[in-house]
Amino acid sequence: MHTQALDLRQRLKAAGLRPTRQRLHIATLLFAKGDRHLTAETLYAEAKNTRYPPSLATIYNALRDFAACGLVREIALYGSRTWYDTKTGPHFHYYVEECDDLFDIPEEHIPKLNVPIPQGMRVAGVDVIIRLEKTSEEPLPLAAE
Amino acid sequence: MHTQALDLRQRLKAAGLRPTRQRLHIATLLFAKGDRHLTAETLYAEAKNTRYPPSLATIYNALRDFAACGLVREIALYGSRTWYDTKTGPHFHYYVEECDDLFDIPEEHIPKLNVPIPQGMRVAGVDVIIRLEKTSEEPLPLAAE
DNA sequence: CTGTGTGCAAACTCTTTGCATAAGT
DNA sequence: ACTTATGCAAAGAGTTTGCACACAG
Repeated sequence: MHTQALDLRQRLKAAGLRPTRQRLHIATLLFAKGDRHLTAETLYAEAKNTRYPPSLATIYNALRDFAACGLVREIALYGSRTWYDTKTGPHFHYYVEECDDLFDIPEEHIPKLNVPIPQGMRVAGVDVIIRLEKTSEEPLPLAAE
Repeated sequence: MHTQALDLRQRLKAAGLRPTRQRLHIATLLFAKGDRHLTAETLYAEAKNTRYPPSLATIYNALRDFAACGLVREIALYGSRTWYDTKTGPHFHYYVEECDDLFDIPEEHIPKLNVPIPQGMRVAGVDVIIRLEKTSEEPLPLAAE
């Protein structure tokens, strides 16, 4: 745990955020499982299972601060909840409304967008959401249930 | 006004929505000015200047219903407000956070996205947002102010 | 007439904030 | 010590809903 904890401490410092107990805890939850998409509530639910769960407000604040520093990335999406992505590089998403599921478009299929940029502006980010719908009910793998 | 009013009545009917006084009023505001991007509050502000403004709740409900019927299109965006677009065909957007401004990417520059669609799914919609930032303050056209 | 839509206000969801306390440097 | 973050609860924005009344078919 130690090298990772140190690493997170460094990352927070480098981003200009004081590496507090709670922020380290939150960062650990965030980054321990590889790339993920989550909302504040999702993360709070996870944190609740740990020994010293941070408050919900602290999770909201931490995610906002992390996003402002580029440690995570906010995702443009329909609806009222804010989604965050621990993968910050350029990549796009599928979104399945029915299951409120968000997942990456595979790296090799990231389209190259080639649009003109208006005078005096620069691109701060690009979001692509492909909204999906199930065409039919799943062919239930197991009969019953 | 009459042919247009009749047209709207037909469009609502065709969409399966009862063409009530308020919905017709709202549809008129929506579609009278060509393609636009707006939120419920924007539209409510406009409606307030008219003789019989619908209530805010009715505007929210109408926009939600219109979107469900494909008369307008919901836009995926950061933040908590829902934006609607009266242009329903495929096209993408620039978004300038600083001025909360949303505008179309010109038709001829709409990129063709060519990504694989997972088994048993179909594309319900595609949203592309190019988030822009000003690189510098505007070179004020007129000296003073 | 019958059922759906409207208006209002209250409820709800998601997120931020104020203030006293705790913790980082 | 000094400053910034935390926790809680309360406020805030945006949106939806319950209920009585109005209106379209």
